[in-house]
Amino acid sequence: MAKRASKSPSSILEVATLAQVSTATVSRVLSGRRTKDDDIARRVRRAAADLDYSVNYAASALRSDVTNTIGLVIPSATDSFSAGLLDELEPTIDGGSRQLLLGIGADEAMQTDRIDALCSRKVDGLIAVTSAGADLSTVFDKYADEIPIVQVGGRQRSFRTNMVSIDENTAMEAIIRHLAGQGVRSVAYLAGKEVSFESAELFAMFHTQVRAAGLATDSDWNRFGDSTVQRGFDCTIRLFGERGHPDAIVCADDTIAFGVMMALHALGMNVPEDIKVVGYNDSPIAAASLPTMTSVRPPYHRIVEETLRLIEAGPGHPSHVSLPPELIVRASSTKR
Amino acid sequence: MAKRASKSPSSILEVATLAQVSTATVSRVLSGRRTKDDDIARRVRRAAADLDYSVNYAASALRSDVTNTIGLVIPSATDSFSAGLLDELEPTIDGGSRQLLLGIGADEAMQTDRIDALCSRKVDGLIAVTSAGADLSTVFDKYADEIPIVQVGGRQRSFRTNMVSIDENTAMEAIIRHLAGQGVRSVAYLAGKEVSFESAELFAMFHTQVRAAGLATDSDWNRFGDSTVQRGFDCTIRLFGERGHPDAIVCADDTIAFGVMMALHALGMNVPEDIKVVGYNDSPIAAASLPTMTSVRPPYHRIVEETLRLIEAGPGHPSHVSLPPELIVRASSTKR
DNA sequence: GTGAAAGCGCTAACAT
DNA sequence: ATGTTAGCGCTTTCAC
Repeated sequence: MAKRASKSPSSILEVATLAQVSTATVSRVLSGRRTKDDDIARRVRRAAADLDYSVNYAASALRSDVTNTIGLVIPSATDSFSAGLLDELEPTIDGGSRQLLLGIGADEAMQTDRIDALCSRKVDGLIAVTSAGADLSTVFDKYADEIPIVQVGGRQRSFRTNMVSIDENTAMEAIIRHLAGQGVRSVAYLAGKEVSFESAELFAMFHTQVRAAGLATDSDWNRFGDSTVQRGFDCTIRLFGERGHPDAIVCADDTIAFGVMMALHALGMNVPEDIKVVGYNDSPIAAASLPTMTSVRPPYHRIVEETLRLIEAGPGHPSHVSLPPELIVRASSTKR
Repeated sequence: MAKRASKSPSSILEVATLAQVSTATVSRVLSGRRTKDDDIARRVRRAAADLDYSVNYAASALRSDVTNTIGLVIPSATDSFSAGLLDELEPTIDGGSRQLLLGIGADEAMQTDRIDALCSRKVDGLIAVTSAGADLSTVFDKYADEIPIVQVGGRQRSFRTNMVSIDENTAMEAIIRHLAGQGVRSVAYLAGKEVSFESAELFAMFHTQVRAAGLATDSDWNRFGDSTVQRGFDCTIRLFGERGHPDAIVCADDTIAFGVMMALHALGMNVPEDIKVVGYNDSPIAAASLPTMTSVRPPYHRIVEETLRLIEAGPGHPSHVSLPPELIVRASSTKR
């Protein structure tokens, strides 16, 4: 590349000259490492503003080993959780002078690759949303005592990194309690993928909460499967071919719930009058469905808050934070 | 922050020592600025691999003014176009040694702020998806001759920057031609927001294409409005209270088309047998609806290709590329 | 084609 | 508290 075409940006030396102080003082004032707000400080700030000065991050990073960047790795931008997190995270990070470096990796190999790339850039902190089934403990451990790492959601694999996750148990409790409050007596659960540990765990929580609330369920109603519209549709059609049916269907994902609602419509059942439906993840289709769908929303704001707190804390003090999600009550589960 | 806890990463000097050459040669070999692949080159690469060496980007950037980063500004990660672009862009950029710096700004002020931040980081190129109604020409012009800037989609405001956009006319032509091929004789159009220039333009294209294909339409059928499910639903209900109805409904957005399909279902009409429906944007709901929805998909791959090509070209040669989108034909518009 | 050496802009260490 | 100075790791002249 040719040298910057127009005027090169002003350097700290020019600011120092204009403010009649040393470059060290300018650095100290502008980075807030100097306490007082006296005449000198004002002169420096004034000069910096006049010259439209902004630090050269490359030089700053080279000297101080602080890059003012945070790395984020996600499985895909179209993943609704990652997108929600991103929208909440970016403004919070960028409020200061930090910037977000993004890496996208659909599987374990790609995610590992991206984490290597981000760490070789010496990001000040790394946030990772692991893709389904990926085990990043090896690469996490590799950098764990150099930079703070926070895994958001998923299953914890490395015990040398921080973890911010969603308290699914509280979510399930909120769902069941809400349904009981709406007069529901019996409830079915359409779980996620059979092989997944998380699905099994959620399924167990469902049973616990149903029992605790004094509701009924039936093992024939509850099935594992893919998180697709088709699967929700098929399961529902099958459900209504059997002897009895529940007052409510709880689904492990909004897409399943969506298929459920389409099937109920086809069967001539009204939601929520005849049967109530609850989804999970609060994806865009939850608000776009007809009727609008009750769903569980990850507490993005608190997730970001905790994640950044753990990054400030620096490497070496791994801790685990579990946050209760928010139940977004909409038309599909409300008695009228 | 304390000095790196563990072993500090190896420097170019160590590589040079091990390979028994000067640091200059190492730099040249590793950056590909040296032609031959002789013994020296091999020795250097070998030494670099052995020491697990990777360049210090801060030092490299400080010296050469090349940061190996690309800045991207989008209105929101939950915007389906931005997410689709991101998923296609990241692997392409990251294939080399470049990294993606992301900025999110919902409105003109925020986007301007993010662009300033990215440019003060001296990104090697800037890609922007402007939020609806935002005019970024001022900030674009400010940096236009320092770094290459590419605006993706939206309305062109600055004539000093590159533009990669979607050829909506071709899209409309493809839709109408497809419908005509499915035996459709008359067609309605549910347009986007009334105030928008883009909506008006698309509406005009619709009329042109309908006429060219020898199809019929009716001014009472065609309405402007919000891109929401409710709006599609309401417009459809109203449509069928009138004297005649079309064989097909084309919508300016998938969410509108979705509402249309729900209304048709409620009216006892079958899609696609009785009436065909086409959406726009190929958002997740298009593939998730029942029947699956024919929609228009932005050509992400080509968009990224052209965008990066324009960035390689450097600043100062603004050009405009218009790319034909892809019509994704699904069940909602296919005769059976 | 290769090596020696300068220096990018900044901050940390040290001296005052 | 402020100034002086060295040097972070790299790329790029410049000389050979």
